[in-house]
Amino acid sequence: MSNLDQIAKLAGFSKATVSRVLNHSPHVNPETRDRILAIMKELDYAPNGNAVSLSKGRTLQIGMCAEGINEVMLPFLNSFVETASQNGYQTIVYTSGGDAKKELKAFEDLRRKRVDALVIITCVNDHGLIGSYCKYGPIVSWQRMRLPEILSVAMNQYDGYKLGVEHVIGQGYTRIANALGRPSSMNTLSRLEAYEDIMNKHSLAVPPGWSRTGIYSIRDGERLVGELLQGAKERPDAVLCANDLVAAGLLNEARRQQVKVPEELAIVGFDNTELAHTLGITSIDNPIAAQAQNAFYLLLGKLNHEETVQKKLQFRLVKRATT
Amino acid sequence: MSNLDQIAKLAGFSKATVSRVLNHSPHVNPETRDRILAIMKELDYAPNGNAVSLSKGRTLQIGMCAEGINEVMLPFLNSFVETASQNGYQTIVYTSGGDAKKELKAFEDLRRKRVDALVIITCVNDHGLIGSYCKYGPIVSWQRMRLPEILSVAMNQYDGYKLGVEHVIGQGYTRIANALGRPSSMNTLSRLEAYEDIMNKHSLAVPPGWSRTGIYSIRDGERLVGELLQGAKERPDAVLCANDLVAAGLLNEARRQQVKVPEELAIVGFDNTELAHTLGITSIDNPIAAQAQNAFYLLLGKLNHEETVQKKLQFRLVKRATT
DNA sequence: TTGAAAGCGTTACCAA
DNA sequence: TTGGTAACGCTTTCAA
Repeated sequence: MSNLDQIAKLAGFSKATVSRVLNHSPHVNPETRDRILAIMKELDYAPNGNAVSLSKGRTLQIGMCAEGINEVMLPFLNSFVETASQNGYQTIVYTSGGDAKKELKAFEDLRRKRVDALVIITCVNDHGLIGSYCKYGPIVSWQRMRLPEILSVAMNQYDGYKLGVEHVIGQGYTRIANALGRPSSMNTLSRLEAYEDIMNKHSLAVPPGWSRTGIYSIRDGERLVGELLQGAKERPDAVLCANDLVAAGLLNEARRQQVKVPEELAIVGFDNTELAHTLGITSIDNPIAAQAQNAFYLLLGKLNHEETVQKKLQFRLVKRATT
Repeated sequence: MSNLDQIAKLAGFSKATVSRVLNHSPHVNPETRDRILAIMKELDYAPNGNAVSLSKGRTLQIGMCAEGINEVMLPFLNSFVETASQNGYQTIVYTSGGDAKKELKAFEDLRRKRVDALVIITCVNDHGLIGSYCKYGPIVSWQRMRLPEILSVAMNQYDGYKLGVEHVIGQGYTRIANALGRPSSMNTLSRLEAYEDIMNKHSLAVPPGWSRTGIYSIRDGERLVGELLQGAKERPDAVLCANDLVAAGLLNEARRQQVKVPEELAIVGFDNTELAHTLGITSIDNPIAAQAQNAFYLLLGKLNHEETVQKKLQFRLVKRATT
């Protein structure tokens, strides 16, 4: 492997000049440039990325922290990676599997300057601890955080959930249950708040057993059918789901058990993923890819000490066959 | 931010000794170590990752190259990231959106020593060009390549597809069509070969119009229904799909058009993803997560100049409601 | 337009 | 067990 020194010697110029060529400095004689470029090509030269990063003090790498990547996050990941790449940044994926210690690797890598910034999709560590890493570099989050230092690009779920609750009520359903995600996450709290507000507004009952939390996956959705529809008497006639995966599981298992959807049970998903489209599930459209872009540009702005204008985004309900 | 020099000065030792503490060298006096560790803690010291990488000549980063991440690749990505992380490696995701120039970024980063190795999920560049990057570091591929230098951890699709064809024939279907992926990929060729071999063995007809290629997504699958079932007379009674997404689209649209599955049309997916399970699609189980592990350990072996033992893997057909 | 030299923050070899 | 010092490969002043 050749390096700057060799190129410089062979070309008969100094390392400084070679470096200028590399960085497209205008203060280089065109002939000099050509000569140096020719020698670079001849020696199959490529600048060492680590040396550049060390010298410049920036890696052009951004870490992405998540428990694990699932279908719901996929548009976020793809959109973020794509946007970052367009701006010269690479994305490093850190998954923790829910292990707090492993998750800290991402934050430690920010501290060690392996990455210039961090985007959190989900995180399991204490928010206070996470916040203490803000001094090492910009951090933004998709998951909403309880920290003023860490901005979230997620939208206030209150508005989205409200759309869902009002929709099923408008369709004539009255016994509305919730399949929610992480028990004490802000998303869950906002959704619950929206639910209770709208239900109260319509003077509808809010039985405590009808708001389940900790429900994330297709399997969870499947299991839910048994749990929710147990009591033959007072059972819900509509379920709002944490995401489309849950809705898909619920729909599938309900059909298996001969529960008619949407006649006996309405199902509303969240995020409006491809899955919802395929299965014909009514879902609340969550502009995830756009949120990922917002996340990247927020980070880029902080890295470059510029103001960032966030794209304004909106929820939208897409009615399909399950309501 | 503090650095080695400051720690050394404050502790009253040399940089060399501080470095030894950092790297858990046994040749350090316990008292010295404690003193140095205490000062590190006090100054909130963390070694600079770039400096370490530059000095060691290794980044402990592996690049992952793909057009874009979809549901089918998800288990591969998650498993690879997880396995890499367990071994101290980070994963950088490079997506190209099918743009050959952008895809080269991943390979250029191998050349620039930003990553120590590369795993290809899919790649669109000419295989010859890709092969020329092998001299810069280990490369393995999921997608099978036409290059002896780049090993593939994918399994020979012949065996898997054969399972599918034999299964539908065993179920009594005789007019069997294919929805295949990338036209000239080795996967597609192997599958076609298996298809033709088994069909011939059973003396079944192989109409040319029944082997479509370039079919990848849910939408593609949906579109396929119209195309395949057009001719009211000689239409297929079974379709083997490129993956579960296609199968899902096909199933969904078939039902919409009142085509009875599996009575009038059998559908077989590929990969046996969660989606196949949810929708009850018969699918060929492809141990993707295990292939990702094989990929990582293959790379690790090459990086450490050790022999690697690959896990032996097998396809398996999972019968569900679509056949 | 060019060059010399001092960083950037480690590691690793050779002595002591 | 410790220290001195030369790598690692590039960028960035400051002068010329």
